[in-house]
Amino acid sequence: MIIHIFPPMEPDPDTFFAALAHPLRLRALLLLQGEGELCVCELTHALDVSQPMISRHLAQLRQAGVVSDRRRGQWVYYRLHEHLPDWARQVLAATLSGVAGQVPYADDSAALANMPNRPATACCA
Amino acid sequence: MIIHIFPPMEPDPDTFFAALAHPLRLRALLLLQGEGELCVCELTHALDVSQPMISRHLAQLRQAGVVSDRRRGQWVYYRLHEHLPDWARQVLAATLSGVAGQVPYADDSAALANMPNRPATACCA
DNA sequence: ACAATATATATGATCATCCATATATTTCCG
DNA sequence: CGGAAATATATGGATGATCATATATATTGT
Repeated sequence: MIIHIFPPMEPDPDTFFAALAHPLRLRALLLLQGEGELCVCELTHALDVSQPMISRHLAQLRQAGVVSDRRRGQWVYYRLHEHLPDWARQVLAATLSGVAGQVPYADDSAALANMPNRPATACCA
Repeated sequence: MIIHIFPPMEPDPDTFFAALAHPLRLRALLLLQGEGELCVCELTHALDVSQPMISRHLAQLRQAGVVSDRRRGQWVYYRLHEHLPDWARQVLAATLSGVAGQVPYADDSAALANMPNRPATACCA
């Protein structure tokens, strides 16, 4: 009898690239790659989409094993998954360094930086 | 008046990752990354799919600007597009080095190596 | 004519989005 | 303290769009 507590499954290449293949998900992942950790409301603001919409795509990324989440009071923070294989991290790093200055990625970072009432992460995590 | 002869358009990140997001296209691209140049019949054999199917996916990759083709007599050879940006090449290189030993990618390379009557590319290109 | 490759069409499957709603957590106030 | 309101996040269902495959047909080169 095999008990699956929780396989820390890392995504296979198909799953990983399917996760990157949506414009909104790619924008979110490149933000996470640059910022480390962001909550849903920050992503909603930076990407300028409805909260249910980003929540759905984050759920897809979570199910794909690309991101992990942690609850901190009323906020849920997302980050790149700890078990993401090295080649996948290299893919994201190469992409970010290649396109960081272009639209819409640069604007996303700017919108995040300009967000008012941003929940503090650095001070009390 | 703007004349578009043929913009050597390089794929934007969305287009590029959408191209990688299909299992068959990813397998084909990783083969091309490793082999340099392959004709349709070689890809058909290595990936074990019907010719119309691989042809259709190659057409998508061509339209996306990820591969280019050249006709050589009765064969059409595909390769990674010359104008593919550097970050995109890094993405493919990182992926290949990360997954080359796994299924189905290792089997694809083996099937290609075992292909009989393979049209010569090195000698007469 | 034959072999290699490409495209057109049809069909079943999957996906993205929207709206409404559900759950969880904190704050405010009596 | 206790309960309602507010904020943050997640999900279910419906719908329209897109995609993958198969079959058939066309085109190109020897």
